[in-house]
Amino acid sequence: MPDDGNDANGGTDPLFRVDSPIFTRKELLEIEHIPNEERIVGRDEQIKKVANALNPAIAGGSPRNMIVYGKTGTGKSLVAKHVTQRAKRAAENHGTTVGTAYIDCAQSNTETRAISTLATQLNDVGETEVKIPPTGIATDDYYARFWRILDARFDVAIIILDEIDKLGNDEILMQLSRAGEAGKLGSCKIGIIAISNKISYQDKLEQRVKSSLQEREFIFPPYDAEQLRLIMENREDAFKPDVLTSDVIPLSAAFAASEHGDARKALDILRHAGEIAEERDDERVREEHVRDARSLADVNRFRDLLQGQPTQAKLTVLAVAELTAARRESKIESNDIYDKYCELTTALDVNQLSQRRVYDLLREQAFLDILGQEFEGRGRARGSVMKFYLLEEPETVRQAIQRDAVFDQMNGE
DNA sequence: CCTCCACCGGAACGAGGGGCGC
DNA sequence: GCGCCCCTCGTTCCGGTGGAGG
Repeated sequence: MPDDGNDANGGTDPLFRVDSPIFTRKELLEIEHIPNEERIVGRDEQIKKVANALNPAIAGGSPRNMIVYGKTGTGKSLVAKHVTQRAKRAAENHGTTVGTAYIDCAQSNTETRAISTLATQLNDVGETEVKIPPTGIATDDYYARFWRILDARFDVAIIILDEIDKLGNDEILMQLSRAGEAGKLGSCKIGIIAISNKISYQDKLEQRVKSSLQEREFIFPPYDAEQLRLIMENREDAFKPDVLTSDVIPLSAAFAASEHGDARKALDILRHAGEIAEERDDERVREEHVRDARSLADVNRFRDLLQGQPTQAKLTVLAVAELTAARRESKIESNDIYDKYCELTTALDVNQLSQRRVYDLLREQAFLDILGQEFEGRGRARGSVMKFYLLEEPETVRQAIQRDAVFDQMNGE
């Protein structure tokens, strides 16, 4: 992309510009960007452990299954992808063919979708003559085709299941971990890397799957401020030289470290700071930009979370927001939320759902970290109540929610 | 001590919608 | 086009639980 500034014969309109005064390679600040190995910071030990578990695969043996825990932005996916790629290359030098697949269970969130995307990723129609329709066939059929593909193409398959707690049921784990013993597979071996950001996930696992997944269990700790600083410095060439003032990176690191040690957040703050500087026609990124970027990052994150939610789910969250604004107590009993919810639905003239359903919606919002959840009492007895609360300011929540078309008439009032 | 009663949460079920293979 | 398959949203029903109140 040529960027000679306001070159007239390029038809450049000064209102729009291709060249940025701040960024050179902005894509380096995307979390999806996989840095090459010398840029992976502070995860040496984790890389070694994962590699160790995969080691048997190099010579064509069974890799150990593992489950990786850690909060968002602690490098779980990064390390998993990185090590599997290296394992694949190392195996090739030994004449072993290794297939690798990565699925995000938040997107492929049912058994059928997950196995379907797995099969598609590892397939090569020219080689196997197996067709994988994206949908429409029975789940068993997907499995059957999947096993055929594996045996036809690979000695070992390493499968990364990211955000595995978002998966509806464990059946696919069961199938994958038992494929060899059940005689579904001939020669191919399977290794599973399961990734979850909720440690409580293991409680939900069925015993039969648990034993095979927990062969290896790793916990990724949050990054400390020093490591976050290094991560950002490694990607500093996303910016033009000398654009960052000296306190920008340390301050971003300190902000991100004070929350969860989340590298994604750190990079978001840094990127937003650059964008804010750009908008304000500043030549350099300064401390004040970082401070503004921090709150912007929070609001954006919450808006993104709510974006995909159906209207009914937003209504339940709105009910919590209204009650929080009206009371002192921030933790609201599920019954009160339902009453408020009913008020809202009649006021807006939308369909009113049953209490049972609303309760499920609330729990789902809590699972997605849109709401907080707290159980009071013991068992399921009378007197024990489930309470929900906001994780943001009521006003932020209201604004984010009222983008839904249904709420237009509310703004008219 | 016993019996309600209110609440959580699992499960079964169905409607409506969409896709594939033959 | 028909029969089969899957997904999402929702409802109804009910078992377990343990504090309140006789």
